[in-house]
Amino acid sequence: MYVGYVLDKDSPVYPGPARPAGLGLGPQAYGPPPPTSAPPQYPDFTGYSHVEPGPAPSPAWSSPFPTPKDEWAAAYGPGPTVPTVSPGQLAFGPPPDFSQVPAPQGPGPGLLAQTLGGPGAPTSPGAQRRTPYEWMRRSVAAGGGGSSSGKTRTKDKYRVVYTDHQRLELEKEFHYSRYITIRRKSELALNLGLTERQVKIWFQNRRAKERKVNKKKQQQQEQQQQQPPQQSLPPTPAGPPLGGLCPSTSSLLGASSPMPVKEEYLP
DNA sequence: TTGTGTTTTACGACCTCC
DNA sequence: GGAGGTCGTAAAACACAA
Repeated sequence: MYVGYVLDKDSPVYPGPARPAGLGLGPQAYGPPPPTSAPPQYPDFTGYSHVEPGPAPSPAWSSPFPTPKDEWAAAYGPGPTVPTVSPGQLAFGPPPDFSQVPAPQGPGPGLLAQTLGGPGAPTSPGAQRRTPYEWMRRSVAAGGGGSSSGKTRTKDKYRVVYTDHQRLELEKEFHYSRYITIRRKSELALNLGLTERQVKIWFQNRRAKERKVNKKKQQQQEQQQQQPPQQSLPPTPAGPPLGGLCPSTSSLLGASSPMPVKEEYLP
């Protein structure tokens, strides 16, 4: 779980809903930004800067993940002050931290190998393995391993290893919405040098991973509840178990039908 | 160095919805 | 019928202990 360390490691995957459930906005509502300076659609979601550039530190979402955000800042250097981008401008281009390297020609090697090797790289010699952002360094090595695009099972390379930038952006998008819209899928694929199919499969695998993690946690909690009380533990409140599924996640996973994805904002 | 376990891509089968 | 969902699985990539 390389990227997933950012979100999953020893903590609820999503300690809080990315958006309030009562917002009444499905993921499909996350469409292209309005062509003019319209008010932000999600004033509560200020950390995801690719929609609404603003003073919020970037990269990464802000509110539900204070620690990862801080560590990202340490890993990537101080959060880039988001440049003033016109709302209509596609804001998913490489953030300033990545602007020094050439745009990915596909999931090829070396994107983050250069970026992470830069001034903001976690180059601490005493860096422990299995840090929450181990994948950042690990993929650097993987990037040098000659991953290339367009390989399938029938070809000489079974699979490619996505670059850190690709995974970072995919994670950010996933955090915003578990289900990507067609439009956002196209944008992501274009900006990350992936195919739309790759983006779609990545989201499928990412959801599967989340379900797996949540199921594991749920089983652990059930086991703990079946254990005889060691001491006078406080009674577990009804509702979502502590440290378990966040409301948004549990509702997502428990519901038999996933969120419908509709392209309400397609031109 | 090597064996083992985990995570990450990628695919196929099957299902549902439009 | 096509697109996209879940589920299961294969295999590469990787971490880590012995």
